[in-house]
Amino acid sequence: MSIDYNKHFTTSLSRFLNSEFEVTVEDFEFQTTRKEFEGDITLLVFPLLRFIKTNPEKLATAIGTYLVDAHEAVVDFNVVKGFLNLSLTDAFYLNEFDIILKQEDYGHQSQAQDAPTLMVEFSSPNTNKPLHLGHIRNNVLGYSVSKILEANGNRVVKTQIINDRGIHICKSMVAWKKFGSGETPEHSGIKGDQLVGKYYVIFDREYKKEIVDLISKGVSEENAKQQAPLLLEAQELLRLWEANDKEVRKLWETMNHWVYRGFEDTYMKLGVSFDSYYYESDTYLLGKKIINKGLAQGVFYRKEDGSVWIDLTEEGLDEKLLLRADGTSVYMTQDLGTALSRLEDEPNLKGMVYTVGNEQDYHFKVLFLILKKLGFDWSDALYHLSYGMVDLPSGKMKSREGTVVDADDLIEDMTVQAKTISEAVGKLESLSEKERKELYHVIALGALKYFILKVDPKKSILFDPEASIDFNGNTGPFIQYTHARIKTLIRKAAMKIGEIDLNLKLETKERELIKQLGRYPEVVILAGEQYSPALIANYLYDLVKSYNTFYQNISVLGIEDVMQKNLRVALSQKVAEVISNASSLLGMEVPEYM
RNA sequence: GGUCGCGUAGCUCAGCUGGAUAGAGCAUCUGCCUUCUAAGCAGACGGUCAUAGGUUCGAAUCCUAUCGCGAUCACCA
Repeated sequence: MSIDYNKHFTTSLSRFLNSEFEVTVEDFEFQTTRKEFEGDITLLVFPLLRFIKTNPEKLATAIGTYLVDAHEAVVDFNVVKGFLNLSLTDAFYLNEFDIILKQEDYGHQSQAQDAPTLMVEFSSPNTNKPLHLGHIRNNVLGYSVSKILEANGNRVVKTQIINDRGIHICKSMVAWKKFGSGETPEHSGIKGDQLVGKYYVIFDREYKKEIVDLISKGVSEENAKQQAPLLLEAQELLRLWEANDKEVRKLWETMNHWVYRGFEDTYMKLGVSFDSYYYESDTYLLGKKIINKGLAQGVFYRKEDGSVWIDLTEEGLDEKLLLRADGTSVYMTQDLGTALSRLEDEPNLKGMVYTVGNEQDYHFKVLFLILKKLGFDWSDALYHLSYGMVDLPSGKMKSREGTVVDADDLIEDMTVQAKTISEAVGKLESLSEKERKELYHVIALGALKYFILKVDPKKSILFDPEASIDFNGNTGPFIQYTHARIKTLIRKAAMKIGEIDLNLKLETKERELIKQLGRYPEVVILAGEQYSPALIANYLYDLVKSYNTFYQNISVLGIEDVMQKNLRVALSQKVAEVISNASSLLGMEVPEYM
């Protein structure tokens, strides 16, 4: 439902039903009338039959007759089965539009100091290889959800936990030491994350060679995998790292910093940013405090070997290890600790959103359950923003098999594509070289982000590198294009928008646009409740489609009547504003020219 | 095997938490640039909503079972 029709009709409807049928109803179900039928809104009378035993058509007719008589906004009605279709006056919609026009920002950009704080975690990469398309989905999703939550009146802290420690980075370190001959990003001009990723791949290649070699010498495959000298070396590095070996730490730090520089570069190109960072090397020992607390509360228990567990079998889950017998922590312990330290950092923390792929559904189910059992009252406000994988036509992306779509490459490809198309269309002669370059980037990212965000987060996405991402139809550039077109129109109109004349006659398409515009605030709320940028994207598409129909069929600048023109320019202006606002919630920029 | 998720047009996806004859884009075909930007608009073609039951005035939507695909069930993160 768009405009709040309940607000307008409930009182008189209740009064009517009360006097005629002696029943009280406080909520009526309205929906927009389908376009095959006459009318603007439809009242469903079926739900009323529970209270009033009568024929639905009779009841609908009675209500319709009453409303036409009693309400000046209702001009006509027709009844199809239990559907009461009401036709409303132009004045009603003009008045609604007048209200919409006077709302500066729909009231949801307010960032009060005492607004509830939410942390949204996303990206959270490993530091041994560059970002790929899967990370792009994660980043774009997390960033968009942050914006949507902000639009709903929350203070949002965008954060990530960087997986900077572990055997994976040690593998890159070993390979770099052995085969790198001192190569650095500065010398070779390779981006830091790409460079470290290169050595990770080299490690894998050389490791496999060693295995083959060992097997040819009669070692069993299983043993070969475990005894390959390179792996042993990597494990030794990890041990030294944990023992705080100075030299190992130094190399580790150097290589990680190469990676961070590379990541920052990619984030900047992607247009995402963070407010805080957590590093696993800092947090991996956290969680012991929680363990003690849980043991004291009797939520956890200790086995004979000293390891600590929680029994979740009553909840239909398994027993879960929380602390190894040697006292070291596991993934879950870390996450518990991180959650706690975030609460310390943000005393007003009201909730956390974890943007993590759906292969970790179980992990988060357990994590949230444990926090709840430990008695944290904010644990109900934890949300796992679980999303599906990005698949290729050939199947899953696998970094070891080289079938990943590299984030930097993809952005670059998209930009080239945007340039090619723009040049073919040839409307940008008036722009400078610099402006054009920026525009190609904006279009490329619009295409990419919209492509990802328009689908429901929990569904997996199919990306076909051959077909690439479209620039026509239900796409980001389609939306950007419409925005640019409106902006040009308004520039040409060169007029100040005045008061709306409430006595105008509305074209169907104008009326349609007003209804669409009225829906926006509700869509933002829903998107926030459901953590779903897809709802914004789909709304945007519908709005833009409606506008294009309007634009192609109705002249804005050609109309002579001044008030009529005023209305059409105002409508265009408002649509552009909503497009811009909604796009920003997707992290998508909309250009002035295109 | 247990648990979770998904299955809608040839392909990619919507479907407003149960409403009317299930909608878009891509692809294919037909029209529309001497009038506000054709990355657009108007139209045609395309469906057993995986299958079978159930709930009710009414089911793509809720329940059950079956089939298919995926994830997960680590002292990895």
